[in-house]
Amino acid sequence: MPATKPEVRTKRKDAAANSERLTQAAREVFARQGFSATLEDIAQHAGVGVGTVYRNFASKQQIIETLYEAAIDSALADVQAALEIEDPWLAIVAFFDVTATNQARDRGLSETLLRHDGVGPDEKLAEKLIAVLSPLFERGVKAGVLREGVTVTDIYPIFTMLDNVYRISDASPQLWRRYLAIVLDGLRASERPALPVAPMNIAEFTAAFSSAVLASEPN
Amino acid sequence: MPATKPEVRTKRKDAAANSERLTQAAREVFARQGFSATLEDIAQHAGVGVGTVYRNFASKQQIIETLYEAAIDSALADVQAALEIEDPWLAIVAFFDVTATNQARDRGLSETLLRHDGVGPDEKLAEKLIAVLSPLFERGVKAGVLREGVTVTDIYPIFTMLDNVYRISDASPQLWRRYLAIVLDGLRASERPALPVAPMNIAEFTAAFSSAVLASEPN
DNA sequence: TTTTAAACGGAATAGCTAATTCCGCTTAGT
DNA sequence: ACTAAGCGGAATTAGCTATTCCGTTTAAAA
Repeated sequence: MPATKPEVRTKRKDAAANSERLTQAAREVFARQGFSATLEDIAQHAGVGVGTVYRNFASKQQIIETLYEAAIDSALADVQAALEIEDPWLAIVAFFDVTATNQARDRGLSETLLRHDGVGPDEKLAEKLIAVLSPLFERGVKAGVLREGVTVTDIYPIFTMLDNVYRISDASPQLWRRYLAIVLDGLRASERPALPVAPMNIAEFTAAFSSAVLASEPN
Repeated sequence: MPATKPEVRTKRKDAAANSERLTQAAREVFARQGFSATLEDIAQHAGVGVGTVYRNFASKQQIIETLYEAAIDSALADVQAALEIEDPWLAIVAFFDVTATNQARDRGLSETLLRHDGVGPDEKLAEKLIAVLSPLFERGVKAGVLREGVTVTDIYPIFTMLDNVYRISDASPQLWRRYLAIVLDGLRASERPALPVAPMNIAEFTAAFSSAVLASEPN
């Protein structure tokens, strides 16, 4: 029995398909429910049993790491794009807009970046963000479009605030834009445009306040 | 043995003292840690065993209800006071300020009013708030101090946003004031005062972003 | 077709956290 | 001293979900 020709049995194609499905299912489920989602949820969404999850990933943690390392890179690329905008104010708006959009779309992403429970991203990323974004903010202040005193570090509290709004946007998926607009206006040095998106109506307010679970579309 | 003179053995005074302590401990612990705090935590804070907690309260849920029914009433009273301010803008500022202050001081209170998990306050309260606060907002818009389009229902998303900031205010307990100021400016129709409170410095940002657990004083 | 190991489903297990119960020991009050 | 109210805190429940296991199914090689 020569050890030379390894005779690698080709991977069964149903298995390959399941693997695909699972990755996609994980993406979708984490995006919608965040990391509190169960592996059972993911398996179900993929139409397989939990056992199959473990034939493709070592653990829940590993799925998350794999998925969100890529997601963070992708998000950073979007930020880079915004930074290339010339107009100081528009660049800032674009930065907040694209970042908030990504986080609103993917709850796993915002948990990855904003969790308050001691499992956040490492300091490398924090430093990188500071380095990349400082110029944006400093330029904004210098150009007189950003209010005096606003700094890069304001982004953490601001995105933290927005994070909570994505979650109550069941009724109106874009509701967060209204509050982002309000915050941006509070950061800006001058004029005042109209608010985008309508506020909640009384029924929506009551439902949200009373924590009624509103029906919500996949997106 | 006549059933007339009930001969009520007076409550042991150490027991009475413990009862006091427990209530106070529960107040403090829930205020600082929210409802995820353990009965063990509370017992410890009061310097007694868990058993004693159950000799004073039927369940954790009951402690919460008892405590926060009163807390809500108290908070509403503060709101009423703000509503009596004549200046339309100052009244609005006072409303947000006093409410945020209360919620920042007591995490249990903000959880009671803002939880996203289907256990929120009942609709009665929502309706009451709408009724009481609508005039405040309508007057603000009419007086030209509140931006066109702002309505009562905006309070829910706004306090929801602020809620997340209280939690990252370990470094600087008043940090949330900075973001409340930004939001208020975004709501206002005109001028722009300086921002209160300094933003995070780089170290604080990095620590917060990386979820490092910062040491924090009781208040 | 038959054969066989890769894959599978999903029940069972393992771990963890925290509420609630229990009971032998203490101690205030008589 | 006596005694029942009180107490501490270990033990018990319970809920929840990650992870493991194993008998069964099935793609694909023979």
